[in-house]
Formats: sequence, C-alpha cells, structure tokens
Amino acid sequence: MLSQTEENYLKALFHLTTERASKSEVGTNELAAALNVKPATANDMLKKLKQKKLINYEKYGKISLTVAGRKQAIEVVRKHRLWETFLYEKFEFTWDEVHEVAEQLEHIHSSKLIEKLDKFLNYPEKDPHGDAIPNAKGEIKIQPGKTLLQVAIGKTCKLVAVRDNSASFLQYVVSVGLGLSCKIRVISRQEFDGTTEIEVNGKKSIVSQKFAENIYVA
Amino acid sequence: MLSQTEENYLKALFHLTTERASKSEVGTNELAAALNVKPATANDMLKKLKQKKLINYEKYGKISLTVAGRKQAIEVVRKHRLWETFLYEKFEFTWDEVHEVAEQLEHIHSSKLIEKLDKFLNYPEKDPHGDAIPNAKGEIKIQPGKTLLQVAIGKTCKLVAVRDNSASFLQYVVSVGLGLSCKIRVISRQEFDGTTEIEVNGKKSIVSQKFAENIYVA
DNA sequence: ATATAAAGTTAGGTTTATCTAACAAATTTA
DNA sequence: TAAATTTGTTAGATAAACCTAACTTTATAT
Repeated sequence: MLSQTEENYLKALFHLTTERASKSEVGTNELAAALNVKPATANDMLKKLKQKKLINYEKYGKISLTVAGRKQAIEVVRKHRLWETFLYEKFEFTWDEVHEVAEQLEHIHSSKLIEKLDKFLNYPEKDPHGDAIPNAKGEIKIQPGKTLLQVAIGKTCKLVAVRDNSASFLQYVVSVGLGLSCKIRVISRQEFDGTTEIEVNGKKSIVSQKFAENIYVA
Repeated sequence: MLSQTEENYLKALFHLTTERASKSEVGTNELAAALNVKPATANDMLKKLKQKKLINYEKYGKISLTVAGRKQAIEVVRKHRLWETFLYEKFEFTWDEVHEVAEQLEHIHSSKLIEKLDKFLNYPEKDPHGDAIPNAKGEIKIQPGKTLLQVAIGKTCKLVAVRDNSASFLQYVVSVGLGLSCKIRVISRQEFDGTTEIEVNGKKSIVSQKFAENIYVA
C-alpha cells in the first residue's frame, strides 16, 4: 500500500502531465514546487517511485507516470473529487472550502467506501469545480475544454471548470462574480500582456492572462 | 495540532481509563499492548504527551489523562463514533466493517465537517455498537450499563453495547445470533469458570466469561 | 563556443515513530 | 524478606520524509 505522501506525488504528477495540456513530462523542480517541497526531497521520492515502477525516470531526465502509476493517481483524483462533491452537495460546504478537507479524505483506504460514496452521489461526472470525476474503472469522460484566454473578443462563453483549486484562487473567482455554469462575455483583450476584460452578470472586471488560463469554458 | 499517532494514544488512554470500568489509571505495558507497540515506544510517547500537558505521568508511575488530554481524546472518540454511525446508516456497512474505516476517518481535521456530519445524522447519541457518542461539547449522555456477566440466571436482558470493536469479536457476536437491542435469556452459569449459557431467538449458546464481560445489557 | 544560469543530484543532517537489547524498579511469591 | 517475576526505562538503531549546502549536468544566451 502506498503512503499518503507517495499518493500525493503521483497525484501531482498526474495533474502536471495528463491534466495540464500540451506537456506530458515534468522535471524535478516543477514537481517539487507543486508539492511545496525542496527539489532534493522530490529527488529522493522519485528514486523510490521509480523503484516501485510507478514512474518512468532516468537521472537528469524527465518524469512520466507508468500505466500502474497513472492508475493509482487516477484513483486518488477520483476519491478527491467524489469527496468534494459530497461535501458540496450534502454538507453545504462552499466552493473554496471543499478542497482542503478533500485533500485529507482522498487518502482514506476503503474500496467499499468509495463505491458507496459514488452510488450515494448518483455517479457524478463532474465535481463542484467542474472537473471530471474518473469512474470506477479509471476512465475519464469529460475532456478539458478551452480556456477563457482562447475565447474571441465579443463572444460569450460558459464557465465549466477551474484548474487551480487553491482557496485564494477560488475566492478571487467568486469575487469576480463567477461560479460554475456562469456566462462570461469577453469585452476586450490587451495584446501586449494578455489581460482580458470580461463581463459577468453585468459586472465588468479585468483579469490577468494567468487567471484566464485557469478558467475553462465551453 | 496533534499527529494521528498522538491522537491514538490519547484515545487508547481514554478507553483504558474512563471507559473501562473501575480503573482510572493505566500502566505503560497495558497501554503499549492496546496500541500494538512495544513498551519502549509507548514510553517515548508518554514523555512527549506529558510535556504537552495532555497526561499526568511520573517515571514508574501510573498514567491518566489531564483535562486537556481528555478533551482531545473525547473529540477523537466522537468523530470515530459519528463516522461509524454514518457508515452503518447511510452506506450500508455492516456492524463489523465500520470500525476499521472509522479508525481512518476519525483523524480528518475539520470542525465544520464534524458539525455537518452530526447534523446529517440528526445528532445521534449511540453508535451502531451501542456506544455513547459524545456531543459537540464533549459531554457523554449514556452511562456504561451492566454486562451480561452480571445478569442473574433465568433473567432476560437486552444488548445495548459491546466493548470490544475488533472485527473478530463482532463477527463472533453475530455468530451467536446477537445484534443491537437483541433479547438475551441467561439459562445457566458455571461457577468455576464464569461460562454462561444463553438463549437468543431460540438459539442456545455457551459463552466465556471474557465474552460476557464485553456485552453490555439493560 | 564558451560562460553563465537553471535544473537536477548527492551527501549529510533532523524529526517522528518505531524497534531490540540491556538494565532498573516495583511487585509478587515462596 | 529475599528471590523471582513483572513492569517500566534507557540507549542505540532504523526508516520515512523532510531539510541545507555543495556539487554536477544540461540548457541558454551572447
């Protein structure tokens, strides 16, 4: 059985490779940063995960998940997102509160518990942030859509997911008037820095490129 | 914040002192046995818990919880029993399955989660094994009743709780035909070894003294 | 193409929770 | 009460997950 720490490394690798578009390999520093540890620490763990055949990794090379590693990572993501959905739908947690508690709950080991949780929630496909919930077989239905940054000026789109789950980011999302399924109109965009002016329910805001890249729309 | 391990030591101390009748102090060996660690390990932890003012303890002396330690212990017990109730009532877990998963869930840190869980279950006073669930203030309503061993020959009683939560014990309880609120008739008892002959729903069984001491009745 | 910067690794150290083996204190028993 | 047993403690080791500091490899930029 994997430790919580090992599970967290696999989950981070999954997010950095499969879920973050266009890049399917990561480096030690980037992984370390994502986990809030020093590169030296991540390096130790990489050796261990390689030894357990959960990642592909050679000294000074890039890192990727093996099939076995990816399977484990998806299971953790599945648990995380099911618990977020549970907290949001059944326990009146807010958008920005669910993540922190789900970070703990995702490490509970009990296949029966997850099966029952999934059933209790009626086999949801999305979590409260709009992210896809892998099913019991590890299959992911919904594909990551385009981001707000890719929406043309004048067009209107609908928020389907956010990529950053930190409470501070989510609180900012809310402060701009956004929520899941909100309609967003793109008013203008600055060429030189990617800043986008948007309108949500009559409220206008200017958001950074980085922000726009983290808002997934349809 | 306490580690999971520290929480487990406090919980064990609570069970060994306050919940197990007649004895309000414990020794290192007994504590170590309850936690499945070696006495030397427990000894290390005792020093740490003393330093944190969670236990009363002097070298070669007996151990007891301080008010602060007891408060923390009760909080863990509360969480454990609420989760057991949740698993049993909402997720169709059986009597003997709830304990193991609750051992993990009891360490999730979120006061909001516990409040919501308590509310969701409608503020239960007993868990599926009949044990009292401390309320949000740490108060325990139901007092531990008498055991099957104390029931006179010929009398009928009702099972209200069991003291040992191991799956093997609970499975044995079930095999004798027992469950929460079951009626038990005491047919006879051997003087020399405390063995008790009982009848449950027409089924007769002979149980050991140790078994009878772990069955609480009203 | 080489110097500098960035990324990655290694060595050695810390903390937490565990262990074994040896020892000391307290209790029981003959 | 003295010996034997049980109970409790200490010292020294180990493994996991982290750190800092120094070093090496790879990438970048003039």
